[in-house]
Amino acid sequence: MPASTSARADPHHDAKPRRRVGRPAAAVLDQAGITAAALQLIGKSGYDGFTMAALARTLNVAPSALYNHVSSKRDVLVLVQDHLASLVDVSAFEAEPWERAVRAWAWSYRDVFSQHTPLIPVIAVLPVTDAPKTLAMYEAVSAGFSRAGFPQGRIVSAIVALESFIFGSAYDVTAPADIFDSGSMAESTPNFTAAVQAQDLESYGKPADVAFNLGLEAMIARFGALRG
Amino acid sequence: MPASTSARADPHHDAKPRRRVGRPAAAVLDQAGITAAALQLIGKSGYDGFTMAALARTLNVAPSALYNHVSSKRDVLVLVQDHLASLVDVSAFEAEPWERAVRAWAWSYRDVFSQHTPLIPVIAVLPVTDAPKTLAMYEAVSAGFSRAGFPQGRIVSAIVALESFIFGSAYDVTAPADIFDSGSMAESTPNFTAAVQAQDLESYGKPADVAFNLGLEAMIARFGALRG
DNA sequence: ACCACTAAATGAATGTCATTCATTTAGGAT
DNA sequence: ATCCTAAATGAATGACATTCATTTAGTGGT
Repeated sequence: MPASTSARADPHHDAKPRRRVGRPAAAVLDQAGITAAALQLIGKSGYDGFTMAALARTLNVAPSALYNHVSSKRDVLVLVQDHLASLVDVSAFEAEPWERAVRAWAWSYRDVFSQHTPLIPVIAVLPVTDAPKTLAMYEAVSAGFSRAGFPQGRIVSAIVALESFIFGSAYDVTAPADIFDSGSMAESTPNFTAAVQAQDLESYGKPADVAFNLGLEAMIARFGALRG
Repeated sequence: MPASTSARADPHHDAKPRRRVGRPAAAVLDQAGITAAALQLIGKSGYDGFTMAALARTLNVAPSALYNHVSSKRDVLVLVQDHLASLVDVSAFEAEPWERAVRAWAWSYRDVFSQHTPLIPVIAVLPVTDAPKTLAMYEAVSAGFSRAGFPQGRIVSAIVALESFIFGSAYDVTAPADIFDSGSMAESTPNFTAAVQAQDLESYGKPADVAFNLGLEAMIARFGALRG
């Protein structure tokens, strides 16, 4: 058998980075493609499996090629986070009364980011300038608050308070079910242990949802009273 | 000059790991010491400078020695987080009415962890069994809720809601002041831009504090109404 | 006293990453 | 034609966390 001239040495998986050195005729990468691939990779492998090398592999590219389009891994995370912001449903602010709109937005926001909690530390300190779709979300929400007669000077504070609650609650969704099981220390924490048991008996739905509902309705009720 | 027999070769800094191989007469490390050193290191160098090697250096020990007492870096973070929980002020639950107690606890809790936001992802999914001091905090808080006539089945949900809000708000404290500066995109986001400006004019105190106060008072007011 | 066991150190790998750099190539502008 | 810049490759680099073999010191049992 003659050594094959065109076959790859390792026919294990297809789509290996078979591209010769130098600038290709048409660009392979751009930020949109990187974002989409990152999102898909995160969906398949989670944030643990999300490495620059793995991302490059799914794009059929050398890792270093990514750095022609983003300046760091954090940059990729910012792109992903901004894309996710566009998945948050703000449509209710144009069609429904304020209370219902806030409720729909908040649940949607929490649901989107509960699948992406590793992004929360990134979002929380990210200037809105770097995240246009996130900024668009804020615009839709503040327009809704404004239209509902919310006092101008408190709109941002109210949104920040809601958002803080949403981010914190997103973590809860991912927490293990038995996180409050006090185990062998139950005797030394009678009040807490009793409260945990009472909750298990009395509440319907997932605990994270019950808590989110409780806090959200509290904020909606009080904030609603601020409207002129 | 004879070659000195006891002087170290490199007199650059003192306290290098000059200890001969093998088990020392008295143990050098324990979890309490590791926790204290970690806390001090984090205070000095932040979470970026917090590496196992750096921690070992401050303890005058080889990095691998740490693994005789903790099983991972995450383990160290759990120890630190649990220590911080003991710094949260729950004393008001024994001396003050419910509303004031919740208020004092929540502000204290936020202030402690706003300096340690990288721990939040760790805490949020940590079983209480692994964090005895955190469990003690929950016990004090739920005892306070119980004593105040809060319905048993909702105590945990209420605490979780408050805690979620607290964690999210802890991030806000660390956010840059101009995080909401929409910059060149201001024209396309008139409502949000106006709201940001109105806030700057009208509100006193740090924005993060104003937002935290707003959300916290909303929860206290509504939750207070649940008491029997 | 002796011996086996376990605990607690050291120091030398290991392997995984993100990131950088030199090099190569393509296409557009002067 | 020539130059410049953009976009690839592939080969370092440098941090890290973590593991392993080895050494030494007490301890409990015989």
